[in-house]
Amino acid sequence: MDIVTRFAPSPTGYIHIGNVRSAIYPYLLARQSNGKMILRIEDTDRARYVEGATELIEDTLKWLGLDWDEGPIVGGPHAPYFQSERKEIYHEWARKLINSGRAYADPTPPEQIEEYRKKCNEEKIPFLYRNFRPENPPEWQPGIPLRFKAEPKEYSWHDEVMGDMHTGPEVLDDIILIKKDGYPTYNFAHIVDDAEMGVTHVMRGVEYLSSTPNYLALYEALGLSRPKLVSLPHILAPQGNKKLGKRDGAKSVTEYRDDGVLPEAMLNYLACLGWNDGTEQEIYTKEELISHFSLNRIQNSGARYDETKLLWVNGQWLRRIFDEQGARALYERTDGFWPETAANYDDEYRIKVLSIIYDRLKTLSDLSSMTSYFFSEPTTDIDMLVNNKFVKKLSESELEDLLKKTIAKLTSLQNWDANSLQDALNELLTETGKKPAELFSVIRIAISFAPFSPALNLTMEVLGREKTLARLNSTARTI
RNA sequence: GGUCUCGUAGUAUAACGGUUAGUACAUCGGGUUUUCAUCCCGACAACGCGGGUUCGACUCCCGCCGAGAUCACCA
Repeated sequence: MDIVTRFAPSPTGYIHIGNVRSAIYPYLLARQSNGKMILRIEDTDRARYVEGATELIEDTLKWLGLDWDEGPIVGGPHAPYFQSERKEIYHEWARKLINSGRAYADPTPPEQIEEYRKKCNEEKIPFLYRNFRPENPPEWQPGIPLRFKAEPKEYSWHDEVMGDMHTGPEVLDDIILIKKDGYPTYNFAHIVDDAEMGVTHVMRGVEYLSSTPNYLALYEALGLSRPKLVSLPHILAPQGNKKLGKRDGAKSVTEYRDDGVLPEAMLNYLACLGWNDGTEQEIYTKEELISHFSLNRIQNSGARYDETKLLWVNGQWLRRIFDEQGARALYERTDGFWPETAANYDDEYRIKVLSIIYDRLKTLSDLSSMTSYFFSEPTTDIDMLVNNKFVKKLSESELEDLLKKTIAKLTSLQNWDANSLQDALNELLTETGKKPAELFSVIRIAISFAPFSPALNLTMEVLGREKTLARLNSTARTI
């Protein structure tokens, strides 16, 4: 049997890190078996519908590299993939249930239902709608909700993550199938769609675990075989024990993209939050995730979201891309992250800058603040120089002397390359008798006026003879 | 309240009857000719509690405690 999975979000806003995992796992499972991944938009709640949310969802999935075989944009044999366009299909299935006596139109006004509920609460008995079924339900017609007629019985099933499950009859109730506006509820629509689309593995958050018996009853009444059920534990907010949601400030996935997180890192981190392959590997490519993934190693308790670790994974990926695919490959990811003044320089120069700074980056957005002095003249800040903890030890005349000697040495330097520069620096060290910390700090700050920078010789090499000397001279004059 | 789920260091996890309870992030300390970072080395730090079963339990069973989910014409 070929595996068919789906990601079925509601277009109610952006996808945040608390809920992408229910797209990642189905994707991995489908890809590792040459199966299919379906994207289905569950937009039956017109009140919560948000304009543009579908595009946001598609955008997020594409960025993460999670492509789908059927769904919006790509189409497929089970189109349409928007539930709002599948009304007729749900109604057809609903009529089957009516005909078999397993669904009834319910004209009971909401206030009445509320009263039943209140009464049960007061009497401290569980509220089950099936105890309040209307006596002579009318024929089903637009404007009247359609309810399932539940049969109280026990259910047992296997959840691929949670294990063997069992519930008593008290959890089965007459759930709404079709709302009065004619649209189906999630409870009904997803069952019909999954069946029509041939979904073999239903993967979703654990919050659906409690309603599973009702779904099982529906499969039964519709004569459908059960798909494999996979409950995914929640991702927890950094504080507290609640699942991570927008209220906890859960950022959208694409916000991380804009903050300079690589999709590889995001996918890697999220996939490994609540899943591991049993080895001690931390960094996985998408291909590795696909081949190593397995349902039975999904954790069955919630996992806390830890942005620090995400950033660490991102750092690993930044270096990995540079080291394995080359400077150019990493450079191609840096669009939009450079300081504005970098626009005046060519790719070649920017690649050089990237090559000496990349291992200091946590995210690509660090690029902007960490490289500005390569693209524009830094503001001369003598205080920064003299207050430096190493430079502080030098007298004013020593400082002046060091700068002069450095300028003289570098001016006479024949080849302006990293090795020659390092040799020159070493010579200066022995000639002046200063400690590296003292001499190098002076030079480093004089040419960058930045809190930190790459190795001195590399910085000077990239900056070039002209600029390096100009900055040294300018600093020397200002003292 | 009913039903269901979960419980190893601060965090994510490994170990599935026998280990000094492993790894990673974080934290702290040290090393690599400046800084920041990388990289390397080291330290701190955990089986929720109580009963069983067993020669032996983080691992199996029971109870308790703690945490969460769900009880919508939302998904």
